[in-house]
Amino acid sequence: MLQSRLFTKTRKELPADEASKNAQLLIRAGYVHKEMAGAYSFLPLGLRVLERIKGIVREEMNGIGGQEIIMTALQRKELWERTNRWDDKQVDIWFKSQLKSGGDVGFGWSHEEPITDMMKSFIGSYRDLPVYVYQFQTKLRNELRAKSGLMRGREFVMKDLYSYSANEEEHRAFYEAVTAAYMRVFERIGLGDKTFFTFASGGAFTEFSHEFQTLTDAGEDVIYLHRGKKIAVNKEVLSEKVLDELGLKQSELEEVRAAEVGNIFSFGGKKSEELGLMFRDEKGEQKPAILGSYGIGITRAMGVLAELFADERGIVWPKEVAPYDVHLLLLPSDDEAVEKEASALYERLQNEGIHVLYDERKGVSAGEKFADADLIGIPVRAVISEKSMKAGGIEVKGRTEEKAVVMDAKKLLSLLKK
RNA sequence: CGGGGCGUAGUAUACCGGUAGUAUACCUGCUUUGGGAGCAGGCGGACCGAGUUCGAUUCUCGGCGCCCCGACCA
Repeated sequence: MLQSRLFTKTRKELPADEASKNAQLLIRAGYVHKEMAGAYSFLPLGLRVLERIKGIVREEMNGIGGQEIIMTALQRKELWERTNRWDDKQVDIWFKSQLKSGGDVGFGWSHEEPITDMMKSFIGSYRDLPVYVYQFQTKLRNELRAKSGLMRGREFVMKDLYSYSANEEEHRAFYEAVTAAYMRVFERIGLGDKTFFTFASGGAFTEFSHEFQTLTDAGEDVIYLHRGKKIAVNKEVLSEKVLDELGLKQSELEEVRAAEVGNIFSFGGKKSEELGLMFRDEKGEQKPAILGSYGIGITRAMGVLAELFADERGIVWPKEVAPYDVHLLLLPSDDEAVEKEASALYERLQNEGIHVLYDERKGVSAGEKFADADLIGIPVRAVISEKSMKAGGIEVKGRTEEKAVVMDAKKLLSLLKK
């Protein structure tokens, strides 16, 4: 991508209407645009990060047998009435509207009800089970108070996966497979070290649930962490009974703030019964499918990444989610050979399948290009200038490194392909 | 929803009961060119409504919006 064609601009000033670090950085660097409180548009750079996170999640979901779909955002009142979740007294974050032709519609804040209803069209026998379906969806939640930038929005992207199993064993096996896949996801996007499997409340509709909590002061949860065992207990459910069951001692636990980046629930057969998702087992008996529901907050994960991976100069994206592999900077020069060299390298890297943001902007000082590169936070910076050419190559520097190393294109390529 | 703070140019800010200054961004020209360059010129602004007042961007009330703390977070 030629940076001169990138319509977004970086900003020096902090936005006055944002206090959270993630929103400040992402706005200053041109990743997102705030539309209103709790609603952010994703700009070209931001979209690339989002798509990379989604790509990793997609691979892991497909890897455990998930099939991707997209449900509608519009939802029928009737389905949610059947499970007693339409009433604002039960669920207070509904966005609702009326059809011109009459009747109410809801905007999806979750999709258990419609997807379970839909699956009735496809599940009738134990032979049809298990089924694992997932989607990346924009969820709409009428939060009383949106806050912390991308961390708690009224509109956000979530990956939600639903499992339909014939019996508890089958369900439990998949639940564990999801747990492992989720840890791989967080590992791959760079949050592995700081993300912990956490015991939590299932709320009003499920008995138990687990969360994936990433340690950050920007999070809104307090968890009690056992670092040795790499597990935690959400403050919500902390009790002697729970600790006993988990074999944990209060004295070994650390109280820390964390952000919930993922959660997994077991609904049992209750929701299937309420919505009529029944199947015949081997003996011809009618049974409700066992439902599991598994979420990853895609946009929230992006916010957490910006919170965690940044320094005083800007963002420091983990390699796997960075919008580009390398930021190529052409510094100002009167010598045409310098630009030729840089453009040739740009072509060459692209031909090798490397994703390059090429800052070939004219009339932009070296200092400004450096500052922009630091703010945008692409992991590797490659500089071509009169000076680098005299030194015999390209000045290459990792985002967090202080000093650049001069190397030739071949070496740069092998470094980027690692 | 309770409490607190704040709405001035694209952005960030200042002052003021007598129509607003600065920085940055943007446009023009010249000079610069390795860590957000310099000079000169230019464009551009008081959230909405009501009230008080000779006069309101400024004071009062209401609305709307944004941020923070708390509550909530299936």
